[in-house]
Amino acid sequence: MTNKPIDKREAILQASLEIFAENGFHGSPTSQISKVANVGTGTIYRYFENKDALIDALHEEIDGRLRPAMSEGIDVEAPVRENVLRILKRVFHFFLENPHEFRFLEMYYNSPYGIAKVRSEKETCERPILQILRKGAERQVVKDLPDELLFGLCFGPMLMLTRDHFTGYLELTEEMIQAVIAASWDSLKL
Amino acid sequence: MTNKPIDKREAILQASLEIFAENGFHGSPTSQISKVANVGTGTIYRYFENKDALIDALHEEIDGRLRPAMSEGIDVEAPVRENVLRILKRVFHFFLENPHEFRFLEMYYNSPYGIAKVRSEKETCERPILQILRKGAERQVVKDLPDELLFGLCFGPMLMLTRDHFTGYLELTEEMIQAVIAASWDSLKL
DNA sequence: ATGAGTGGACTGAACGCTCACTCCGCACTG
DNA sequence: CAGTGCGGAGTGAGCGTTCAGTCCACTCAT
Repeated sequence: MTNKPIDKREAILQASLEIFAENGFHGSPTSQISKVANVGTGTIYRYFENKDALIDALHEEIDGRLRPAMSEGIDVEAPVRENVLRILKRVFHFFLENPHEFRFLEMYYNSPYGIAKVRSEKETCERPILQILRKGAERQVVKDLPDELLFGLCFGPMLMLTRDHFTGYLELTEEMIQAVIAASWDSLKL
Repeated sequence: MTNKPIDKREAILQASLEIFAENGFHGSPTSQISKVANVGTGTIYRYFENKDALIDALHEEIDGRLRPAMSEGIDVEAPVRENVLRILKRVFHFFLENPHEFRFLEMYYNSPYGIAKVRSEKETCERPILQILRKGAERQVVKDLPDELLFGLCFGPMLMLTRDHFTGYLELTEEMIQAVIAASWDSLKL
């Protein structure tokens, strides 16, 4: 409840994100969500079929904000290395500036909801980062490995360190972020 | 319930691991655990103060098996690179051969239980991998970065890809594992 | 301009259900 | 037959979900 939400649906999504990120799906009763959103408990069910649908809608909404944040600023003509570094930096900062979104996505993809989602979709393949990496492999700048491996090498360290950052295990500085990005590129390049 | 457990405590731990890994902490009622363990519901509370204590004990038990599996076979005199590759390979295989343990640990460290644990302990610092990496940094073989970053670079891709493997997003082969380990080393080395 | 009438968005107490946990009688051992 | 370890029906707290009732913006007859 940081600023006045325009409509109730928005208020519910905003409150949910906050509470889910801090207490997990099962630690966030609808009663609490409705209280934070300043609506009646029943109102949640006017906008979402049930709690699961609310969670899915929230995922959809966050994903819709993350995707453009990633791809924005890519230059198709620029060298592969430059594009990879740029995307990594963008995603890193998106998550560091949006802790709730990060925690939510982590929880989502670790729960039955997200696992089912990933299994059914597989549409992750069209993510721009993979097109860039594939181009790098063709040009013999990047290791010629399966898409999924390149993806893991690229984002694995970032995701792990971002999590550690939010759990308080370490405190990331701009310098450290740069070092991680550079090192991740070292693991990708031929 | 694969083989006859010696005592009830063991049976409960074994059943818990199986059910937690497959259904998550909240999807695993004590009634189901007791059924799989072939004990009464009340018996669980003879061995563990409550469900949280059971989860913590299970974590303790798994951690106790993972640690030696990691450090076993390290040669203090061997080159840094060789030791790092060896540890990575060991951990990779430990998780691939113990899916339940992997899923459990992932869930544990993503839940309030594990986060509190990590925050309070910090004893991860004495893990052998870090001593090896530190030695590598001194000898100018490995990048001179904070321990936590080296740790993230080393294990981030492995953890992410292992998860993807178990969720069915990809199927890891021995060849792919080797490639990931080699690439991870590239990100660590100077 | 006014006020009675109306529809539907909203509310939150109540419902039914699930779950962690308890407790007392039972069975087995020595 | 005493004592110890165990079982599982029972308990109550807390959850997601519902629905009867409230409220208010708007219409329209007067």
